[in-house]
Amino acid sequence: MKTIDEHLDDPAAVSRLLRRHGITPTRQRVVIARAILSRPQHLTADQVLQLTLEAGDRVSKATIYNTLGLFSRKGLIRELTIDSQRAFYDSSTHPHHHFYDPETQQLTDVDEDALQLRLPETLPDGTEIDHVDVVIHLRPSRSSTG
Amino acid sequence: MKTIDEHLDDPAAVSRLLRRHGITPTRQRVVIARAILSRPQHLTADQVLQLTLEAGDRVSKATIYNTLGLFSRKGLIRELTIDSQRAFYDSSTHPHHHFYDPETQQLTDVDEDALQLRLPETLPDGTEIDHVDVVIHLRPSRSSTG
DNA sequence: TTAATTGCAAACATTTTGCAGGTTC
DNA sequence: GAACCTGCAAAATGTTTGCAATTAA
Repeated sequence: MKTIDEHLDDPAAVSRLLRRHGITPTRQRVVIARAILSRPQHLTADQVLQLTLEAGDRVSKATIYNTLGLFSRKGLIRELTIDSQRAFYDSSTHPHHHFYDPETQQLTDVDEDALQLRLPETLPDGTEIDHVDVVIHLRPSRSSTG
Repeated sequence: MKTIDEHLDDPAAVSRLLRRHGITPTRQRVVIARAILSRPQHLTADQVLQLTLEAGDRVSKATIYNTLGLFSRKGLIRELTIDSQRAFYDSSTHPHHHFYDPETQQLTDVDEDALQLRLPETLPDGTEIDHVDVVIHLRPSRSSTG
């Protein structure tokens, strides 16, 4: 659905991308989409706000939050729950898992082939699987400096 | 380390349990420990507060939060990050994974044998695995009523 | 009796909401 | 021009902190 090779420098292309996801393009939404989708990354709402400011485009905090929620619902990005305190937004929407280093608060993708998961066949009644999150929480290794 | 068969009705036994985990027993801590450890369950801080109130023991909200944090650090309970908005505390500390139903906000344990996980051999430099959380997010099944 | 713990209220951080004004199609 | 979107400020969580009073050893 999402075309990665789209020229994100071109606002018209970003508008088309949004439209293809059922999102009405507005100046703010294009700014936010360009900030997030420019490369594979994991960002908090506040980091997205900073990126838009650095790009010279003012977007209010409320619009950042509302837009990130909209993009997630529409499948343009993925909301990750790793830290109780803040949400992360992932510009990669294909199924994949994460390392989390609480020291640096950095998220890293786990290589697709490196992790194998066999899911339960039996689920609670009346439910099906929406998605699965695997988070490998890291700590400094005993032998490492620190 | 944690003895499950301990008589949690007996405050003296709970005090011993706390001490064994390096926690100085106080009235409030015993009240909170009894509320959580009485059975396998997943509770939010607010639910723990309700339980202590129902038991007729007043504990302040600040003490609930501080004590849940202390118990987690000492390995008496486990803090789970499932929902960005609130933390869950699990009375079972052995490694196991969870189903999460966002409709009901209910957590359920995944049967140990039902899920198989092969972890990556290569980790980011200078780190080792602290723990792994697998959360299977559910949704109502298409065929179900609702 | 000394150090640790508690309760309260205030502070904090993140996210949501109400509404007036502005934008899109 | 009708419906939708934005910005601001205020509200709504959930959680932490400062400090005086209380409790544990």
